[in-house]
Amino acid sequence: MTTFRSDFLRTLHARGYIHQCSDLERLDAKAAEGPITAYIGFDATASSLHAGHLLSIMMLRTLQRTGHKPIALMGGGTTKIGDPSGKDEARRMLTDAQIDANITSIRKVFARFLDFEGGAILANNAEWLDELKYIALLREVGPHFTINRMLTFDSVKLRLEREQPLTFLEFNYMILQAYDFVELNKRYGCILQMGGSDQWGNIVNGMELGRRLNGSDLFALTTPLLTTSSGAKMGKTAGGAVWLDAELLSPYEYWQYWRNAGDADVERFLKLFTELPLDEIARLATLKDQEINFAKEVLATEATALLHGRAAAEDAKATARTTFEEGALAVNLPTVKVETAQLAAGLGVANAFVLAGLVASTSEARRQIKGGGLKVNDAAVTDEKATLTPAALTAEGVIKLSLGKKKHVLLKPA
RNA sequence: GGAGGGGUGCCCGAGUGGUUAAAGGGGACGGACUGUAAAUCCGUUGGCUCUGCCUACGUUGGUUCGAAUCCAACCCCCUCCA
Repeated sequence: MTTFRSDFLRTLHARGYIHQCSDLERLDAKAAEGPITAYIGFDATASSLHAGHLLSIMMLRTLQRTGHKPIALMGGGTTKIGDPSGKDEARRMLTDAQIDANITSIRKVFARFLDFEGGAILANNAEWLDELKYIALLREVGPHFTINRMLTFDSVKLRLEREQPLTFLEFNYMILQAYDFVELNKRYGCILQMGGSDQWGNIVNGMELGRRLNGSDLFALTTPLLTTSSGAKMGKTAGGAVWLDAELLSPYEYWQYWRNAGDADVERFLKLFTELPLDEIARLATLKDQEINFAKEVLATEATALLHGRAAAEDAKATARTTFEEGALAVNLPTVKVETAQLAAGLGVANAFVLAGLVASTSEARRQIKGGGLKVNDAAVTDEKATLTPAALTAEGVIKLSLGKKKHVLLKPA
């Protein structure tokens, strides 16, 4: 089936978001008839979402833009359990306070992508999960799950096959996630749960629980598990995760992440992570060799604009241009402050790079110096004992530290 | 509760008394080549006040000139039996 009546599914399909759906045809019919409500659940295990979540977020955004109602469900309750999917070990337990803090922080990201004034909903499953009575839950939900079946789900099966322990705590995760779907259906008339393909089993459980409990007609829709063409999971990079929070990853660094996409990923990423019209993407996709760099720039700028705003995206682009194309010093590069006194006294190069956050330790700095990986004001550091003094300040009043060709930080006396 | 197997660096995994900060692989980072790509090749991959010192092979103690390697107790995991 390739022709859709609803804008929603037509868009998702055309841009490559759809992996599996429980019933595309009927879902399409529903979405064509009128607004539907759909949700995606997000863990609250870290203080920010990262690029790996972006696909889901974009899907909710598309949902709203095509006239429907998105619910971003924060897993305030389920995070206390820990999803065993795809992991060999149980997550460490987070305290309630940590989870709450994470949720508060994550909420800000959603505000960038969804219009809460315009009907989008931010829910937290702690609202209902925290209140559950054990016996009551067992009696209501328990009869609808057979252990036989639960053991066949990948999240469980893989653990057992690999002879890794699966605790009873984690074993309950799928039940609670299923319960969420039913609860959201009851509260908001939500009929569709979306998520990554690894969530398929969990989502289907929710559908079935809804049908058995209330005869609800629910749907499941998953996105492909996104990896880069080189096989790495999305959202990981040198320094760690590609955070969607400017405090953790500056707009410039975020821009760089997209700018460094592999050739083979550009078209796919443009479709998934920007809102450029498909014909324009098709045009960009014909660019080859050096010219494809232009497409990467567009990708980076558009993706950054969605998250951090157009102005920040343009700034990032300008900074990248002066840095990489002109080889000049761009004042907007990430900046770290040094105490004037410290600089006046002479700051060891190794320590300076640690301070700038470019290397993790002075030992690593020393190693990088041996390998020719560190530069001060674009000149390779050759003496690991060298010190930086105010004499190293450029006309702009900063010292430019570089690790490799791509990572630059300005040291600024303050 | 009984019998056996196992816990090693970011991950996997070798090592069963000394030259072991610990083979090999993966990943990651850096260099060369390029297009801020991919592939390939090379190097690096515990920390520090770095020709030396400190910390490290589940935990704690012991044997020894010397232990990841031997002994004891404890903790955790797996398999079989009860």
